Amino acid sequence: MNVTIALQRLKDNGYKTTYKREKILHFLQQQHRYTSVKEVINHLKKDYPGLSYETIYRNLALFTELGILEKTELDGEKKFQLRCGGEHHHHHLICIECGKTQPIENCPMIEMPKVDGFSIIDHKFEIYGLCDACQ
Amino acid sequence: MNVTIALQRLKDNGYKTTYKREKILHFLQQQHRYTSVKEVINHLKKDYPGLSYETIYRNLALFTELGILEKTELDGEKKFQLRCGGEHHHHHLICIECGKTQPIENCPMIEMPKVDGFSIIDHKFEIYGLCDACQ
DNA sequence: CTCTTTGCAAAACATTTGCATGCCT
DNA sequence: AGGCATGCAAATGTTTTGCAAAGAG
Repeated sequence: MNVTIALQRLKDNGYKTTYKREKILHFLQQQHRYTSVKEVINHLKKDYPGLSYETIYRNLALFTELGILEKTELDGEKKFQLRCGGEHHHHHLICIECGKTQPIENCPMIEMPKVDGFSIIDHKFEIYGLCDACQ
Repeated sequence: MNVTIALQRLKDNGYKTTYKREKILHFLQQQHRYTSVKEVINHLKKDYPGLSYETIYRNLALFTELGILEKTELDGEKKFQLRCGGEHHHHHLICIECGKTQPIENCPMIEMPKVDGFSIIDHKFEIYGLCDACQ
C-alpha cells in the first residue's frame, strides 16, 4: 500500500483528498513502523500549528476502516501503520523499542485444529523483540 | 491457579491478605473469562459500597506483576483473569461476546524460524470468536 | 454551491498519584 | 507498633461528540 493507492481508495469511497490527509499518509509511509496518534500530530504540527487531535483521530479511524491502515494496541496506546504486504493476510515482528515492524508470512491459523463449540472469527499474532538497530 | 495459591504468593512476597483482595480473587476465580476493571468493582461494590477504583487498579496491577493474573486488552479496555493452565505457557480462545476464555496448548512459536537481525522477546497469540453459549 | 472536513470546546472515560487514615500481622 | 492497604481528591491522559466555520469537488 502506498499513498497514491490510499488516496484513490478514499476517493472511491466518497471521501475527499485534503492536504492534511496526504501529510498523514506520507508520514506513515516513511515510518515503516507502528506509530502513535501523538507522533502523527507532532509531525503534522510542524506544517499545521493549529492542528487538532480530533482530526487525526478521525482520519486514522477512517483509514483503518477503509483498510488503508493496520492498527494495534501497544502499552495501552493505539498505534497505526500503512497496511504492508499488499492485501494478503500476514503478521508482524514488532520492535518494542522503536516500534519498527517487519511482516512475516507464517500464520499459525493454518495449522490450528477446529475446536468444538467455538466458532473462530478472528485472531491476533504478534511477535515482540528488538530490531537490528535497537539491540 | 486458585485463590489459596494466589494468597500464598502474596504472602511470600511480603504483601498482606485483605478481605477485598480475597473477594477480588474469588470473583475472578468464578468468572473463567477476561473481566474488566469495571466488572470487578461493580461486583465488589455489593459488599463494599465505598470501594474505590484505585484499590482495584492497584491490586489488579499487583496481581498481574506477581503472575497471579493474566492480562489482555480487548476493545481498548484492560481485562484480567486468574492465570489458568497452571504455570505453563499457553494461549487462549476468547469469546468476543462474553469474554469467556478457553486455553489452547498450541503455541506458534515452536515452529517459528529464527529471523536475522531481530531478537525475539515475547509474543501474543489470541483467537477470537463466539463460544458455545453466544453463537 | 453542496457536502465533507476541520477546529473548538467540552464531555466522557480510563488510569495514576500524593497523602492522610485505616487495617493486617 | 510498624508498615502495607485503602479512600479521597485531584491530576493526567486518551478518545469522543456537537456544532459552526472553512475547504474540496
